Amino acid sequence: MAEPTRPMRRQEIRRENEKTILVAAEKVFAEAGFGGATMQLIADLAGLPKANLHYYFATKEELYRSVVQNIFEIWLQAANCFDAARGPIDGISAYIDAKMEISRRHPDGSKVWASEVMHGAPVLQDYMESTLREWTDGRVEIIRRWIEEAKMDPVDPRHLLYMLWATTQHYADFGHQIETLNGGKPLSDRQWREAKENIKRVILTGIGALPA
Amino acid sequence: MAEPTRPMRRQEIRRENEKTILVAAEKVFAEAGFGGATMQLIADLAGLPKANLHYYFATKEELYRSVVQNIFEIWLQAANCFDAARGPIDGISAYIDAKMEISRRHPDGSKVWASEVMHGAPVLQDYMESTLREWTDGRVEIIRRWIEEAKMDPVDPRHLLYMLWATTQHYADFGHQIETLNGGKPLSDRQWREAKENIKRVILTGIGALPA
DNA sequence: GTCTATAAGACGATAGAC
DNA sequence: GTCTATCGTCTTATAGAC
Repeated sequence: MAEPTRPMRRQEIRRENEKTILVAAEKVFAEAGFGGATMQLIADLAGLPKANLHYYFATKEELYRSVVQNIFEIWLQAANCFDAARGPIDGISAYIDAKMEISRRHPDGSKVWASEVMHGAPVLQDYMESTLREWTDGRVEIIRRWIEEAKMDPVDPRHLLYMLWATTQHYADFGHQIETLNGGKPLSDRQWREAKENIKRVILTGIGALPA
Repeated sequence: MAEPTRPMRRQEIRRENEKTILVAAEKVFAEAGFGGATMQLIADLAGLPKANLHYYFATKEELYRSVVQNIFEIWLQAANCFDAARGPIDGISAYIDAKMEISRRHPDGSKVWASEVMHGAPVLQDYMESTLREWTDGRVEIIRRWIEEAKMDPVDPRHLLYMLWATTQHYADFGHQIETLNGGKPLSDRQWREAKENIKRVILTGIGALPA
């Protein structure tokens, strides 16, 4: 046991550097897209020589893949809000809150995800056909049950889910447009709260879960 | 008047070739993003030598700018549906129909627009700060009047507009995801109709314009 | 107005010293 | 594990014959 800390140090160095690179990569991919992003830009933002990126991630595509998979994990976590709920008011409120929090705290990740889907999901196609489809089918079943139990109006569950995804994701993907229309300033705490409340109120009222 | 048609021919050739190039460019920019698109890909799709593209559009950026401006024109046209309306049911229904028709018939344009905004609107920033802002402010006023006249509930007009943009645009930008969740098949006529009806019903009910 | 050939530069990736 | 120097390729853009 002469050098008990050495192997752990190495692991930690790797873990930390990978994290630094992934954070920088997410930002650059979000701002420039996959094609517009360069390893040099990512390296500069991470404060590392370009060759080090290739030491940790063999290719640009492998780095991009890691960024996208990270985001998918976060997305799935938020998706769980739906499960514990007893009805649409609980479930949909919690889901909107969670997704809006992602749009606010993780706008770069949201943009990379949007870009990936817009370009035909070259990396995520497998996940979309397995994990995402299963999750969606499960949530469609839950919504159907809510409708049967007369907890909400008979709204098509899939189009309702698309509406939830669209409205919440919009605040990240089109954040620049919203900021411009807000006089060039980011939304304040109060405005984010209002956004959430408006979405929840319109949708929950619209599906007949809240009294009009 | 020896050759009266010659100058007109030239104009027509130019107009037609520019159109061909713009159509191809929109598709390639939508599929690959600005950075991922190459003049070679666009030339191949247009069926022209690469050098011809540079004859009609000096640089890749100028070509991209033309594509984006075309889309903005279409977007503005749909926006007019709001004006002739006597109330939220007319106005918002017509606007949703128009925007959904754009998402369906012009998905590539929608994606280029989304990509442009996501990357900070490098080309459209001026338009967003002038034309888009004016349009938005005008529509906010209309919605405010509807609220005063008790034609709908007091919903924040801006967040309502964002909701309309988000839900309709989603069917173009995330069309690949929707298609995947639809068993790999594009939405049918009937499904598009259902999508429109769902959105209209949920939003119009949600803002208190339709009875719950 | 069309097209081939090519210049000039940027990019992803790697070799190899430390 | 870090970093400099560089290779080979791809891309934008242009020159110049037709």
